[in-house]
This record gives sequence, C-alpha cells and structure tokens, in this order.
Amino acid sequence: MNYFDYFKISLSEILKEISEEKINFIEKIEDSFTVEVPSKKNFGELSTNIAMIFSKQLKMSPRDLAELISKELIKNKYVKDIDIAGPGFINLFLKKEFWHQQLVNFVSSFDNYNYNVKPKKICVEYVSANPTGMLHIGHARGAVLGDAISSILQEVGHHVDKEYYINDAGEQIKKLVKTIIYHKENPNSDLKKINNDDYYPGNYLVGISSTINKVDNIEISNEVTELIMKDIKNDLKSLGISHDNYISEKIMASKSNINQLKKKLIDKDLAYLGFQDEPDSQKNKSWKKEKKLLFRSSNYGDDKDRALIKPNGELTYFMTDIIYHLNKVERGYDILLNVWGADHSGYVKRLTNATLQLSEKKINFKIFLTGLVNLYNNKKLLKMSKRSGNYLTLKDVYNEVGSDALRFMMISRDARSTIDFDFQSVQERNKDNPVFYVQYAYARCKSLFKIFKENFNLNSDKNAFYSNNLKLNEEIDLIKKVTNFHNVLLQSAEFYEPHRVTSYLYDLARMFHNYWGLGKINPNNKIIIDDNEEITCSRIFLVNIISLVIKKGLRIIKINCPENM
RNA sequence: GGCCCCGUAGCUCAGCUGGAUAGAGCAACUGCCUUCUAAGCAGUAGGUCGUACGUUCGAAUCGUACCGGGGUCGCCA
Repeated sequence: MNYFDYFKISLSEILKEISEEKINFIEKIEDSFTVEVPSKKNFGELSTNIAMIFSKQLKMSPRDLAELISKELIKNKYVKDIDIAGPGFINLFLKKEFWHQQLVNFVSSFDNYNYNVKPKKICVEYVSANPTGMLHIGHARGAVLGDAISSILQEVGHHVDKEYYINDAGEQIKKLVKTIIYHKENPNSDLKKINNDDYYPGNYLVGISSTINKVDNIEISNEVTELIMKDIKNDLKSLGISHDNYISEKIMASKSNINQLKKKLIDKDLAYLGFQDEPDSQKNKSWKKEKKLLFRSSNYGDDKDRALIKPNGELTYFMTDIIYHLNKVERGYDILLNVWGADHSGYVKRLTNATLQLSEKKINFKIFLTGLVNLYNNKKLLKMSKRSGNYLTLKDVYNEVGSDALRFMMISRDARSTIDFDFQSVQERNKDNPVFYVQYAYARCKSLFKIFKENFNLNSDKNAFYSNNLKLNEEIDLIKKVTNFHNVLLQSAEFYEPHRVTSYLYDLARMFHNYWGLGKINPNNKIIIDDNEEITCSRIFLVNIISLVIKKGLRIIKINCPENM
C-alpha cells in the first residue's frame, strides 16, 4: 500500500467515527476526497481536502470539521504536526521515521511489486504503415508511443497484444504494383521528374523493383509487400520494437462474411443504399454519381455519410477497417487502443461509432492521435515532402541520433503536441538533453558504488541500512520521490501517458544530482565519507534504490542504461 | 465553411484530471573545479496560464463564444 492510500484509509475511518456512521451512504468515502503532495512545502508534506468535501453533509464549517479530524489524526504515530489552512485544508507534517519505514517497505517489495490492478486484455495497434515505402519520422513517433504504452500497461499487470495491421489490399497496393512494373519497364526513368500521382516516387522502390522477378500482378504485390514489410520490421527493431500480431487486410477482408455484415448494418439502420454528392477535391478523377452502401456517419458528427462499398463491389478502407475492429472484439479484448497520425483525425468518430454500435460486447475503444514531428538540424527546419519522395526516413534519423534519444524525445511529450526534433540538441551530452541527464545520474550512482566497494570492505549482500541516518531534507525528498515510483507507473498506465514516466525520471535524476552536489558545498554531506561507515552505508543504500528505480524505469520504456559514461 | 488538436516565463515543456502564493530546464546575471564524474552544483531574475463570459466555497484545469496556429474534409489509407 502506498502512503496516499494509507492516510486515505485512516482519514475515512476517522470521518466515519465523527459522523457516527451517518455518512455510510457514500459508496466509498476514500474515492471522494484526495490526499496529495501540496505545491508548497509550508503546506505540509501531505495535504487533504476531506473537511471541505464533507462539511456540507455534516452541517459544519470546513475548518471546524478539520479541527475535529485533526484531533484524532494527531494520535497517529507517524504524524508530527497538523496545520489547518486556507478554506479548510488539513496539512500533515510527518516524522522522518514514517519515510524511513516507507523506504524499507518499498525496497522489500521492489522486485515483485504487486500493482493490484484488475488485469484487462488489451490490444494496442500501432504503426500499421502501408507497405508502400519506408517508415518516416512520423511513423517513428507513433511506433515509440504505442510501444511505450504497451510496456507500461504490461508492467502494471495487463495482458497486452501489440498489433500491426498491414494494408496489403486496395488502391495503394495497385499503385505500388504499377510503380514496380514502371521501373522494370523504364530502368533509367526518374519518376520525380514525371510528377505523376499514379506512381510512388523515390529511389527506394527502384531498388525493390530490381529484385522482383515475377510478372503476374498478384505475385508481384505479394512479393513486394513482403520485402517492404521486412524492411519496416528491421527499422522498428532498431528502436526495440516488435509486434505480437501482424494482421493482413487482404486476409481479413477475404475471410469475412460481407453479406451478413451488410445485413446487420442495414438492420441496425447504421447504413443504407444511397447517393453521395461529388467530393470537393478532384483527387479521384473517375468519380461517378452511383448508388452505394453508405454509413450514416452524419449521425455521429461527420459532415456527410461515408461509403462502405464501392460501386464495383470492392470494399472501401472504412469497411475493411470495421471488419478488422469487429474481429478484434471477437478475439476477446476488453480494451482497444489505436495510435494514429493526426491526419486521420476526421476518421476517428466514424470508426469508433461503427465499431461500438456493431460490437456484441461492451468494450473500451480509444484512438490516440499523434501530433506532427518537425525535424531541425541546428535550429534549421528541414522541409519534407512525401509526395516528391524527398523525406527523411526513420532509418536516417536513427542513424543520426540513435534509439535512446529518439525514444526519449517521442515519449517525453504529450501525444497530441507538435514535437520539434533537433538532431543537434538531442545528441548533446549535457543537461540540455534529458535522456543524457537521466543516464548520467545512473552512471554516477554506479561510480559511487565502485568507490564504496573499494574503500569499505563490506559484503555487498549485507543490507546495511541505518534509517535514522537519512536526516537531510534532500534525503527525505528523495525517499518521497522513489517511493512514489509505482504510483507514477499506475497513473501512466491509467491515462495511457508514457510521458509521465520520462518526466518522473528526469525529476528524480535532477534531485539526485542536487543531492550529489551537496558534498561539494559541505564535505559532511558527501555520500561517501571515509571515516563514517554508518552514514556512508545509509546513503549508499539510498543511492542504490535510486539507481534501481532509474534502471527499471528506463527498462520499461526500453532506453539503455549504461554503467559508466 | 464543417470537424479534430494545440495556445502556460524570451525559448522548450511539466502541472498529479477542480485546490492554497502556477513549476522545471535552457538562455541572462552571480558564485563554486589540486573533483565521491564541472558531461556537474548553488543562487538571482523572469507570468494578466490566448481573450471574454459562465459553472462553485475555489478554474491553467470543466462549459460556451471569440482570437491565433496546425491538421483534415475521397469510392485514398
């Protein structure tokens, strides 16, 4: 149990006594008030709003209620002092022994920590890039984000399948095959100069085409997509990413019972046979006004109804995507998570509503849209155009900066925000660069252990911990920080926000560097003091826990943790 | 024009999902190296949380409108 829960429980017990069971009608008292670390140190070490929340029900002023609660709470052996402040906050000051005890508990359960999470079966679909070219930096963001979310969910105890949906059917694949054939027939022609939307430009497919020996269109498409997927998987592997399931759109569509789904869509009045207005854009020159099966997406905030089946009988991408997501439901997942690029934003409502309406089971379906990534080289924006085939690939960026910097950057921002990614600054070996700063903290810990082992002839198994030696404010703050580690992971998992982990690690690293720096100002505050074994052992014990937390945190988000730098 | 996302210090970003006097880092200024790794540490300064209403004991956080930036509006994926 963490210390927030510990105080929540004792506070709600006190409240029950005060109210003489009067407020038992509240399902769970603990859920309706908060215990938190206040923003300012003079507001105590922990603070609760319990008196403000329940004052109305008990017909008392918040401050009077706070007074009553405090009278009981002060009896708790760990509470040093209580302050009632502002509109009725109860601010707790705790004895150092409380934090020492927390640290001991933390260490003893560290290796096999039980997050006490009800396990869910979760499918995280991410990347799912078309097998028509190389991955670019935008894919890298979705890839790292989806991967980090998966790892964190797994860490707290969920069952997670990482899934890649291969769009190996449809117009894009036809265009791909056409491009391959073009290259074979025109070995010296440059598609960039032709500037024809019917083909994919770029040298990548020229190379691929030279290894293709088939003539039949279907055979070509199979072989090309296989080759490209191999490259994509290799790129992902360089970032430590691999998926559990690869689902083929082609197979998915061919296996499904289309007539049954059509009937269900019409029976539920989700779709109808009708006409669409001509689209504003001229992207599809062959558009004709014809009757087709349309989804009533305008019922769900879309500006028009969208096609499910083309007049020629082929399924639209939307239709196969519905089939695919219903298939996920059939496979028994409780939660579906998708990571998409922001350019799919208009598609979110359509697909989630279609899936939820057609699903036999009540599921949780959430789509994350990742913001853009702007690449800079030394503060100069690198212009990119996928259309012309001029863009930096994931591989280019990986070769330039490596996996750690790339992963940390992609994780450390909120998914929706735009990221400015500068090749120069993510490679700097200084405080400017968070991933370096965190790794450096770990290396510094390791360096301390080395000196410790050389100077003190102690058995490393000996759990030398004299808790009352950790008296500095910085030490108590570090104890609070490390013992909050599992909480951060839980919240990160609950809100699917990996950036909470990187922020936490950065904070912890900063606090550790500050702690280390104390010895520069006052030699008594050095971690290793040659003639004081007791203090040294205590501090090394704390440093060891810090290093364990950094290592585990980095391991979860798959960032290397070098022993020395 | 419709829909989606973003707007917090000069810059890059946090802000524990409604709490108290809004936090870090960079850049600026001031100290600290015969070192437990200066690849670092300490200190100073920096804000009308885009704007305006509203919801309530309380709003950066929730709602509405507007302003500014980005994305998107196919039978493509």
